Order: sequence, then structure tokens, then C-alpha cells
Amino acid sequence: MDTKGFAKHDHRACIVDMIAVAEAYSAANKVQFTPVRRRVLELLLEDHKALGAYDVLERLVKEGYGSQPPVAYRALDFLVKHGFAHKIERLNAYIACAHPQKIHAPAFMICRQCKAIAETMTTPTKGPFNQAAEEAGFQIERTVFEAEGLCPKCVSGGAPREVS
Amino acid sequence: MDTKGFAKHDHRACIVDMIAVAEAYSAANKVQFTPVRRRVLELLLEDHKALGAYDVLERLVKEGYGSQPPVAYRALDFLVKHGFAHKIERLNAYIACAHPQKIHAPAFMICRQCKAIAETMTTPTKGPFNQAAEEAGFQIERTVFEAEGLCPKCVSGGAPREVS
DNA sequence: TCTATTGACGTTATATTATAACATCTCTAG
DNA sequence: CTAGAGATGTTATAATATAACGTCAATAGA
Ligand SMILES: [Zn+2]
Ligand SMILES: [Zn+2]
Ligand SMILES: [Zn+2]
Ligand SMILES: [Zn+2]
Repeated sequence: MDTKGFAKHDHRACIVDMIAVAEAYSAANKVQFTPVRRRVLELLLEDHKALGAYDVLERLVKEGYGSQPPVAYRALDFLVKHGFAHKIERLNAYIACAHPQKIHAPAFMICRQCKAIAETMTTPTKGPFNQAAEEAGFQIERTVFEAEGLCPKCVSGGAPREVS
Repeated sequence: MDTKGFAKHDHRACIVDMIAVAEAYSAANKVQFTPVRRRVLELLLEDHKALGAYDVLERLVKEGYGSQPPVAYRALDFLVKHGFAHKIERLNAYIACAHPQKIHAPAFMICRQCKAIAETMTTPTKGPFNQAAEEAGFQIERTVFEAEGLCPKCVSGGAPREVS
């Protein structure tokens, strides 16, 4: 399975690997992987949940970084821009990318119960748009694919069904 | 083509039809299609762009309705709840549904240049999730499908390519 | 090495989006 | 013709996001 996030894995390694990738990328591309950017990426990697910008900021303040919103937003923007994180539009929150440095259109499954999030890659050649967009003559540049529901654990744990 | 929004159509009829559908639905389901709710739906129908809650509010104020955010948000929530409008998460904005009262997972193509939006229906049996969700055991309840890019007009009009 | 330029970081201030809580009024059900 | 539910309006506040500016650090040329 290509889907990360609902399965247990070696999370310590997950973080170490990702940081290494980010460092290599930054060196190769002459961008600065600064302490605050590194720390924010670590925070996002700490669990497979999404963090709001102000959640991130709160942590940064405690650790002696700047205390104002732009500090968090700028670090998050850097990570998103360079493919190390994604914004979950539905939640106004950010999450580390599960497939860094691979070109992909990310898609997310968001558990409304436990807030776990899994990222999957979509095949760029199908999906809900590629036929409709072609017919309409629409040129896709970016996509947002987000599904909300119940993760495997919460389904079997008997979470209450969504009300209409 | 099932895609509405990038093609010209009888827009006056579009509005009239939709209001009639909403009225019939409301009568049948014993919910109140009140003046402010009707007016907000008309506003959303006036073009195929999305309106922010505060855009809607501004119009309502001018027309003598309440002047505070909940007035707009409550009308929009009603329309979304009953299937007459959708929220575009990427834009924090609202748009009239193009397929009211048909069960569907909406998908949107959003022109970053002229802001036109087309809604298409996704086939619930494919899409980027149905295979990944099944493999993962994730139970989908709601989906957000939004593509940003250039509409046919803006593509041929030579809009500047998106910067990386 | 020494500057010039760019980019990062921190701040203050403000903009934008959204909801909580409560009073009043209206519709609906009995 | 009431009792209850729902709709509307308000005030106040919460949550999310960006503009603008000064300072400092990294990088690139000379
Ligand atoms: Zn990703
Ligand atoms: Zn869960
Ligand atoms: Zn729709
Ligand atoms: Zn356009």
C-alpha cells in the first residue's frame, strides 16, 4: 500500500529520513534550511496529524523563536513551496508530505474522529478531473483532494455515524 | 458536457429554475425558504463565481437585511446543508450548486485568472480515493475536489503561466 | 576580502474569515 | 390559541492570515 498514515511505522526513522532529504534538497537548490524551518518540519512530522499555523507558533514561542504569526506562516510557506508539507484546506492546517521530492498530486483521507490523516498519491492521468477538464478545455495547475470520514481504527471502534 | 460554468447558457432561466426547485424542496421538506435565504441563493446564482460570506453580507446590508456576519453565514449554511450551494474550501467562498437535489460529490474547476468556476459531478465509484480508501479501510463521508488552473477563455487569451 | 544585494527573521498593526451567546420575533404543531 | 421550535437580529470575540517595516545574515561579485 502506498498510503501512509493509518499504518504504524518506524516513526523515528521517518523523521530522520525526511530531515536528511530536506537538507540535501536545500543544499542542492541553494535554499536555506534554517533552524526555524527545520523545527517546524520536525513538529509536523511528530505525528500524522495536521497542525494549524497557530499551533505551530505556540510551540515555536516556547522554544524561543519569534512570537508573531508571520514566523509560523513563513516557515510553513517555505515547506509547502518546496514540497515538504501540504496545506489541508478543509482544516486550515498543515501536514508533512509523505512523499517528499516526488512529483505528485497529493490526496488526503482525514479521520473526523481521531484526526489522523493519510496521504496518498493520485495518478495524474485519471482522477475526477482529467476527463472533465479535457472536455471543458480547462488547464489544471493544482488540485485539492480531501476526503473526510472514518479511519480504519475509528470504523471498527464504532464511531457514531455522521449525521446528515 | 455535464460541466456547467465555462459555457454560456440561459442564465435568467438558470436562476428561475433553481429558485423553483428550492421552493419545492422547502415545501416538501418543511423547511423555511425565507427571504434572506432566497436572496442569498439569488446572489450566488448571479454569476458563476464564488462569493465570500462578507461579500454576501455586504449585499444584504444594502438591501436592508441584518448587518452582522451571522446573517450571511446562517443563510449560506442553510443553502449548503440542503444542497443548493457548496463551499469552495480553497477560496473560503460559496457557490450555487449546478446540480441541485441530485446526490453527487461535487468537483470544481477554478480559474485563477478570471475566477470563473465550473462544477462537475464525480462518479462516486472511481476518483482518486475509492481504491486507496478501500485498501486502507477508510470510510469516506465527504470529499473536497478542487482544481485550480486556467479556464478555456483564459488559456486562449494567453494568461501568464503559473510560476513555480 | 570587501561590499552590494538578496533573503531571513522579528516586530507592529491590520485584514479576513468564522462562531458563541443571547434577546426577540415568527412559524408550526398540537 | 398557546407551547415549542426555528429564524433573525444583535454584540462580542475567536481563529486564520497578511502587509509593511527595520535589522541582520547569507550569498555573490568586484
Ligand atoms: Zn505529498
Ligand atoms: Zn480515526
Ligand atoms: Zn453541486
Ligand atoms: Zn478564466
